[in-house]
Amino acid sequence: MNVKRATRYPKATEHIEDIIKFIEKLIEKEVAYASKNGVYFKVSKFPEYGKLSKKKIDELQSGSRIEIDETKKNPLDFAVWKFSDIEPAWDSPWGKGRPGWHIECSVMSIKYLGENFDIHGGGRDLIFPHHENEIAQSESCTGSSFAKIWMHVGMVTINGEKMSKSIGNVKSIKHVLENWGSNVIRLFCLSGHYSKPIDYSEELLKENLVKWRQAETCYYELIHADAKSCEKIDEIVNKIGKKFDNALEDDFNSHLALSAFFQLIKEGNRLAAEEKIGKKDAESIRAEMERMMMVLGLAIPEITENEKHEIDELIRNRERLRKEKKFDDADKIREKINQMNIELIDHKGKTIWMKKERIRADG
RNA sequence: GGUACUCUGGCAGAACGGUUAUGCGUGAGCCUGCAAAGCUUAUACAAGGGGGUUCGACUCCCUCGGGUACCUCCA
Repeated sequence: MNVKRATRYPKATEHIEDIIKFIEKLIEKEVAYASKNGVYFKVSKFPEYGKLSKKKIDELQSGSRIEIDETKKNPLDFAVWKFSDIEPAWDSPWGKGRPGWHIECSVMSIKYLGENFDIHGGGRDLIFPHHENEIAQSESCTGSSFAKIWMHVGMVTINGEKMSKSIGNVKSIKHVLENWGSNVIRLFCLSGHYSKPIDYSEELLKENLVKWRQAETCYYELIHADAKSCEKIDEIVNKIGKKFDNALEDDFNSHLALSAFFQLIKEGNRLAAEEKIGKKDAESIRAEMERMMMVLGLAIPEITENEKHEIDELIRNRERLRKEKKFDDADKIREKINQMNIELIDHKGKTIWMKKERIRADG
């Protein structure tokens, strides 16, 4: 998917000791207590509880419908350590068991990012209780504020419903990736704001494939550009680039950024169609285009020198045949080239080619 | 039931209180040996309903309604 690796991939199971230390600290501060079933965090000791999800403590209590665990002092209290003999389980000063669901996130993020860090991400559905509880236990433990900014992403839905295993409407990434490729998926995901839900549909994927083809076309048009006349392109490129940056800086307005990206592509294709683009201009557009693609995680498929030579050779043959009006033979060559996933673009005086990403669903 | 988010033209999706978003789609044209791709151009009553505030509201307030998500130990 062209996703960059993170610096670290910590695992909860490798941090049991840290977790235990963290809990000890909580108990020391008397914000957590051990009971029959586990160690619990005392929500009443954290007055700001509910600040993230904008819930009120008293409303929560009245809304609780699930059976109450009598061993807790307050129904809202949540586990930081849960007793269990079933493996996997670890020994702790309070008894054998395993960490509560929220604790390892607090422990590991504080360990690697510090007591206060900038951005905490996660799905919208985790705001409550998970993130709320993370805040409570972390801030209680460190005494300082946890994440500065919370970025919550919207769910992927299908037919307006959340994709979930229980409904059985899941499309695996592998499946979609094999059918559509990473670029199309990325365009699709970026077409909406990250915080809003996005509805999966083949039609939308298809729409984004069309757009991706435009980008590919533009890219190769620029590579092959060699017209003489020039327009003042730098100014336009800069303007679009700025629009792109501004959009992203404004809370990742990716759709707006994409519209700038496609504006650039349109510009490139337009000039190419009018054969008004010189090498130098093409370079400056291409540089900006590549910059944007890097930011967006898009990538034009690579092409080898060998492939290039082969294609050039085939095109030369085809040109000859076309001049001789042997169109049937020329079309055969075109067909052959197409099978290599190369598409020919006939211009007035010349034929150029572009490599297309292979998209299985594009049948 | 509670809370949050959301409701924009056929579809997707932006925007400062006052200007055409943009893209896809669709129609027409250009280019081409034919295609494909690309380009040009045209196309939308747009604002969930109803009230208000305002000289003016998609943008602010109220209200009603629809949708989605979450509502305590599975990570």
